[in-house]
Amino acid sequence: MTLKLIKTESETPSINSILDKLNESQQKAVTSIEGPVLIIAGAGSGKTRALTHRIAYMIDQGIRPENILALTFTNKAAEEMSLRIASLVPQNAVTRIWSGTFHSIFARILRIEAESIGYTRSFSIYDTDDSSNAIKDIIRNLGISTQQYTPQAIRGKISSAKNQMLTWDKYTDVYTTSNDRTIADIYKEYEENLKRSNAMDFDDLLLNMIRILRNDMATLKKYQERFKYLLVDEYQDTNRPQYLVCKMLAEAHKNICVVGDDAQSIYKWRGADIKNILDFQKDYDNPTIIRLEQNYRSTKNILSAADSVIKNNRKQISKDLWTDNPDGDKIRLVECIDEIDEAEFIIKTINSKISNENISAKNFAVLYRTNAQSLAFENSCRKHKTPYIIVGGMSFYKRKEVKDVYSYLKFICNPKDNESLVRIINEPPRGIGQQTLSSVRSFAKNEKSSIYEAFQKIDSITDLASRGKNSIKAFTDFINEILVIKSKTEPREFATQFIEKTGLLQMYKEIDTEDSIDRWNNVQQVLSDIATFFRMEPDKDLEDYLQQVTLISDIDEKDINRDQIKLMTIHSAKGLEFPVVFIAGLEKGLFPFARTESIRDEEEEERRLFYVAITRAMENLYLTYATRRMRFGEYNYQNPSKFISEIDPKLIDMKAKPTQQSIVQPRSKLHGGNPYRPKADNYSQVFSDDSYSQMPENELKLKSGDRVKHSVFGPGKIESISGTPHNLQATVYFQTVGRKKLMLQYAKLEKI
DNA sequence: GACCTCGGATTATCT
DNA sequence: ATCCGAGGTC
Repeated sequence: MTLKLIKTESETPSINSILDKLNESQQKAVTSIEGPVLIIAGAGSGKTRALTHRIAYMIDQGIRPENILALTFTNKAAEEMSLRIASLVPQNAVTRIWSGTFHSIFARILRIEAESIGYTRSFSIYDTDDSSNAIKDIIRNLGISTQQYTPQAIRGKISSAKNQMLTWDKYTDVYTTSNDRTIADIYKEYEENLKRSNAMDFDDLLLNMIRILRNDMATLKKYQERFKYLLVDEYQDTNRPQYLVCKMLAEAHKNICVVGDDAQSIYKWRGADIKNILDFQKDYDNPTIIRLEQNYRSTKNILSAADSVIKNNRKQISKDLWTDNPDGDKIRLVECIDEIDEAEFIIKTINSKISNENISAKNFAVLYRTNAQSLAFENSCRKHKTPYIIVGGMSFYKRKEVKDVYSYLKFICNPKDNESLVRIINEPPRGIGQQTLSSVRSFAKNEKSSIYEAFQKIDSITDLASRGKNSIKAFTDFINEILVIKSKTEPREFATQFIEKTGLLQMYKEIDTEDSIDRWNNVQQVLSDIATFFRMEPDKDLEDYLQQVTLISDIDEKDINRDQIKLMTIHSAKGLEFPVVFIAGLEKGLFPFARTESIRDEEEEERRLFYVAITRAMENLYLTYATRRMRFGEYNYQNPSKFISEIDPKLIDMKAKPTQQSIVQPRSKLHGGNPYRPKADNYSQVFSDDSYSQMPENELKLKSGDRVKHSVFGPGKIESISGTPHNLQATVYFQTVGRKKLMLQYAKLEKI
């Protein structure tokens, strides 16, 4: 090893200069190629840099690119990685490296190996919606009311069972109520349903990968030999199936390098097990352990703030993250009236920095806890003509017409795909409605076949009106015609022709409302997206394209480097950095997210999430919260997040917003018992629909958490306050009568 | 079967 | 506020 290193350094100046730019630990991370390696990498410690340089170094050492498998967790991380590898390694090598998310790499392998587990290589991947729809149908067929069991909730339970590798027949061993027995039944049906549809859901991509590797030794050996060198990013976020695949693949050569930071583990809810990183030393003999503790990203103030927050977690590996960077500005904490005011403040602040301080838009990121929060920012950006991009939001793909186009394509690739078929069969209307479809469905279920297979035997379905039969025959004729075209047309050309023939575009054109013009445009956009894909990847087929679309959620991904501000959830922001970061919505109930407060482990995960958010910032960090926020069409009044108070007060600068004259709240008031009383400011007068300043003062003297007394119900505790400013309601928990929702105007609650 | 209206439930986070 | 399903009418 050492000899090799010296030789390389003298011969290839490029590697030499690359190593020169790295600190000692990073160099060690780059050059420790053989055997198990554990890299504990603090936030901003140049982890991606070390990983990518490591790959460049490996290739320089003569390791063949196709023997390298680099796995990441999210698409964002995968993309960042590929981009940076590309700048270090010759192009012909880059494309030979296997690098991507667990799901996309596994899907790629599964296409090759599909037949050995009873799938065809054209299997569909069901996204969350497809799964929920399939489950909804199952629930209906089992005659269970959808009230008690929402499809989405069940999908979640089944998914987490799968993440724990709990099969349907073992489900009731762990979960034992009668509800759970019903869930197990649905789970079973769901699995059969997927099988019949030649489809896998997201979790199956991981589980089936395990099946393939366990299936026979030859296959396992094949992939062990192909992937002689494994790199796993964000190892703290791997769940059980992901962990097992890594273990199996690394078994032969033990060349596995994992990188992680326990403080940034934020996917426990998806089955991630922090033990995987903590137990690495048990799993692999005598690993090289490297700690990256110098932070290159953030100012001292930002790093200290992050540190003061994460200190409140009990469970963690102790780490000494330090930086040579300057102190920098204090952290700005800003109170806003509502989500509109918050968005206006943030976007206006960004705009003024863009024009006055000459910082370009791409340097700004607005981070939030939930996707729903993006709307207000989007509106403000549009209003002020600020270029923006919502990263990772599914908005485009969730549109009906877009999903329909993909369903058409998915169906034609995999005619067994029931969910796609159901979506498109009557879109545009073909006279095949619920009635017709449900008799075919039950026929198909009896035959243990897919719906489309049942279409082939349409004449044997007795309880079907001839009108329905004729419509179905017309549809199968249409599909057969399309299948012929597919076999002799290039994918790109085929997609365009096919969608043209479906009549979707025609339908939108004929309707000719503003809405349908949008839809028409969106379909066109999908078609041009397809064209772009095949221009870039001429050797791939439609299945490859659809797989990519299903596993990547953002069509604007390619625009990520444009000069525009970034709006995203904190989960999406993981692994990224920005000069100026805004963390919005720091309110109780929102962040930390409701429900999690009472559960210590979950609260710790929320805190790690806040830690991740803070450490995205390089130079400036803004924290904002709103005193009321629209939810379910009603305002909710909340106190600031407890996380704010965990930041060392010395690091915080709480000022009024630029146009506000009078609010400078001392920190002590933030979490004290004083009722908070906001004042009107220019933002609210201009942008809020109802003027907050006119709110009768006395109604806000109460807030959630207060103990109150009611003339009839006696003492109680306010759980939440909601409603419109002129019609406020409090949800109060009384010892005598339990939970009551009262109108403050009339209830005459007395504070005690 | 298509279209309408009404009522209820719904909101984490990613693949 | 908005999306979805149920139930009614044409």
